[in-house]
This record gives sequence, C-alpha cells and structure tokens, in this order.
Amino acid sequence: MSSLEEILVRPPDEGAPLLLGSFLVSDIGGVRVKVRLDEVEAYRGADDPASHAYRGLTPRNGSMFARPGTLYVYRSYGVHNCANTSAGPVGTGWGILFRGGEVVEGESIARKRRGRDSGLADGPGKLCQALGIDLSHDGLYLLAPDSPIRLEQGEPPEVVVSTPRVGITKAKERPWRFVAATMATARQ
DNA sequence: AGGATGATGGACT
DNA sequence: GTCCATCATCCTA
Repeated sequence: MSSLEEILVRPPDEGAPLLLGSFLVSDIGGVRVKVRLDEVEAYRGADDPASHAYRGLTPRNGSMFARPGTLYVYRSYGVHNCANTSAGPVGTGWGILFRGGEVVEGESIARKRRGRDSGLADGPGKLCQALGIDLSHDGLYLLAPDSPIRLEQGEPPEVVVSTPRVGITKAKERPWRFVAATMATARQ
C-alpha cells in the first residue's frame, strides 16, 4: 500500500483512484467529523481545460500550485464550498476534488450542519458542509497530523469505477471521476 | 468598472 | 425532469 504522500505526488488521474477509502477528517469548533472518501475527480492543471488551474496561477487557485496535500477550497455557484487536494510536484496545478463520502464519525454533528438526516456528504458541497470546511481553510496542509482538516490512510475499496466527470463543460470525455464500489454494486 | 460564468444542491412539478 | 439562488472570480474594456 502506498502512503498518502506517494499517492498525492503522482499525476492526479493515477493518484485519485488510490485516494478512495482514505479518510477526510475535520476538527472544527471543538468537534470531529470523519468521512470515508468514495468519490473523487482528477483535474490536471494546464493539460485540462476543465481545471481551475488551466489558465495558470491566480489569486484564487494558488493552493493548487502548492505542495501536494494542500487544501484548495473554492466557492461554487455562490452558495457552496468545494474542497480539493493539490497533487503532483509543486507548480503543476494538478489536483483532486473530493466529491463525496460516507460519514463514519461525528454523524450527529454532520446532520446538524447539514440540517437533514441523510445525504450528508454525497456531493462536493455537501461534503464540505458536513465537515465544516469553508474558504478560510484554503491552504491548509492535509498531511499534517495536527491540521484541523487532514487526510488519513484507509482501506482501498474492492472495486473502483471510472466515469466522465460531473458538471463540467470542457474536456467532458475524460474518465477522471472515480467511485468506490463493490463487486455487487457497480455504481455509476 | 461591469458582466458572464460556474468542478452544486435543494425545492418543486 | 426543471428551475434557480447567489457570489467570488476572472475576463474584457
């Protein structure tokens, strides 16, 4: 099994599927919420018209160009926050979007933050809300054990399904969305 | 300085 | 399935 450091330094279309089963943990407001990642997408910087980093470094996307494992948070549709980790060598602008997961700890906190009892983290905006991630957390280093938001190693899923990415208008055909599945349930 | 846009989610028909 | 809230950011001028 590869370490998170080894996974994140790879090109994201190779690293992203290996990130499935890992945990995204937040210690915010004195409480902990932990999510097992089951859906991610790769964005490949200057090689990828769908990436926020496609046009190079801007004030918003700086975290994507930082060392792999840096948290990049952006506002989506004026309403939601979405979280990524940077990937690849420094300066590439590569990244992996955390699209969804299952809350495995702090479920009551997640329910409260989400204002509902189900669908707690099955989407990038929902996942951020459940974990309490907002723009102020942009730039955190997810591999630091004392970071309030961090990645922790987990068990890889039985099966990984790859599909085109969701919600983009450019480079739609690239199969860079990766979803954890089991032999029985080959989800799309 | 202003306008278009979007890696979404929730409510509703 | 459709509609749309709502705003940071980026591009054009």
